[in-house]
Amino acid sequence: MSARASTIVDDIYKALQGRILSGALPAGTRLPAERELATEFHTNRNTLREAIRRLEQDRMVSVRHGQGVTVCDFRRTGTIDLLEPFLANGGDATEKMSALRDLLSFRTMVLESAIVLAVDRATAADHERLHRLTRVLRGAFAAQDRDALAEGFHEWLEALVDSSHSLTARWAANPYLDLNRSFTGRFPSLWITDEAFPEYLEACARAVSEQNAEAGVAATRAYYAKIDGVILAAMNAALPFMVAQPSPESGAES
Amino acid sequence: MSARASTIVDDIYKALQGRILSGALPAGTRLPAERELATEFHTNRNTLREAIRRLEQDRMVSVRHGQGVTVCDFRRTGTIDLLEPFLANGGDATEKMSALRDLLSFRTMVLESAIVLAVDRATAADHERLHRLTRVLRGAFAAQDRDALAEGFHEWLEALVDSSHSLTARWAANPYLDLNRSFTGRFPSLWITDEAFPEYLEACARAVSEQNAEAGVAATRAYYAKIDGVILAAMNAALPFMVAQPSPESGAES
DNA sequence: CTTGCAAATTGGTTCAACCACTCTACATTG
DNA sequence: CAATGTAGAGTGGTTGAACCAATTTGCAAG
Repeated sequence: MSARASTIVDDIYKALQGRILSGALPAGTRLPAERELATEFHTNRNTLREAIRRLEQDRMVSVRHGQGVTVCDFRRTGTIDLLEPFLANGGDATEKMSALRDLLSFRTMVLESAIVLAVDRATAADHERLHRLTRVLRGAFAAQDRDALAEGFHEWLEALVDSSHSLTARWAANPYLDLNRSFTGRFPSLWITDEAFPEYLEACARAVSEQNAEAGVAATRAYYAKIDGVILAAMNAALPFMVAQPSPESGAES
Repeated sequence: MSARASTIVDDIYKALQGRILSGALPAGTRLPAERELATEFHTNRNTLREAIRRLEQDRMVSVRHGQGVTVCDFRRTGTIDLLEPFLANGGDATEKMSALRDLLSFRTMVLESAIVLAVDRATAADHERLHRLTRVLRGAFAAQDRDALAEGFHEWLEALVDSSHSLTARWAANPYLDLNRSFTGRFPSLWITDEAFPEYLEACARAVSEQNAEAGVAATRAYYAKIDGVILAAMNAALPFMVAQPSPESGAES
């Protein structure tokens, strides 16, 4: 279903992204000319350009006709999408943990907003879907089935966001849902560490059905206040292993 | 300073984006082959590919080797960055206004979060910067200088987000700051419609200095609760004029 | 009807050349 | 000598053609 073959563009993109996020290419640095970089990465200009344009769309570099490619200050210009690669490539562990801590609180806030909207707008079909997924997750939790929990929780979050019937909520939540999916893929055990998990899902689904926004927000806030400490501790231990392996074409041999 | 020359890639990107956002190319539609599209847009494959890859990075299309380019369901896969082009190209006015209404509440929430963090982490230099910008904006408000208000308010928001000393807050806020900048550029008069504006800035800067998170959040919530109605009314009137002019290479003549 | 292979279709990559924008250095001019 | 204009070098922007590789399609063999 997934398992996209990694392309040359992808490799170059990640290599350059890593150099920038790690600080090897600080803000303001001017990259070598496209022709030079293409040679360095053993490829041609068109392929290299695609990687550069991707960095440009991420606002990690700024490209100007006749003037070259300049590294941007990603700490100022980035978006949430940079968080995962930053955790993998960033330099200072303290900075990474701090970013992660704040991320968890933003994630909670976005979910709370989705709940508030869902309480008002969810349909009977949404209620049914949320409760069905909650039951499925209860079963997976009882069976300690990590894969089913990871996949099921993602579907549950999707259902919650869908219930808000809000384009904005969906679009605001997507970066956080992606991060959730990425993390559950790497550390599936995190989602069964706390016995409060099924209770939280139940309370949340019930709050939406009963149109009780305060209960849903309170349950969400309470659950994540409890679980985020566990997540941070696990991440603190896992961060050293999140380092992406360097691309084979790191251009060091010529 | 800005006024980037529009490139061919940019034109094609916007043309295809418009077709997708307007519903002319619904989700699941398969785009013509790259060679065909290049002909249609009177360009070559490499240039056209750059536009396609940009759409792919926006998750508006999905590209698979040997299989072609498929239009994604942007309502499900998009991010906040799509909101501005969606408002310009989207089909249903009701849906656009609804997205805009929710956007305003998410924007308020992100600002509240930034304030809460800033209250804990702002330095003396941050306090000074916020108060200085507040004074400048007071002057611009008194003079009814729309350009100075627009630019100054953006700087003020930047200062607030910087005061949070949080990578995550900065990255979470950036899409909303961009939207703010875009809208103030189009409708500068919106920011001087309410006399409460200078008071709000003052209250917010003071709350940060005095480490009174509740006061900052309350002021923000109150101000935007008051002003968002005005903004929505103005946008409702302006939406018909936000339609982007169609690209000259819309490929209708062959 | 099922299976397997070959052709057609499509995106992925490469190459070589030329166009257009920006900066720099130097010559010109006052 | 200072200001100015201009030519060149260096950079990204665009082009067209060719070939590689993944996928689908459809025909042929069993």
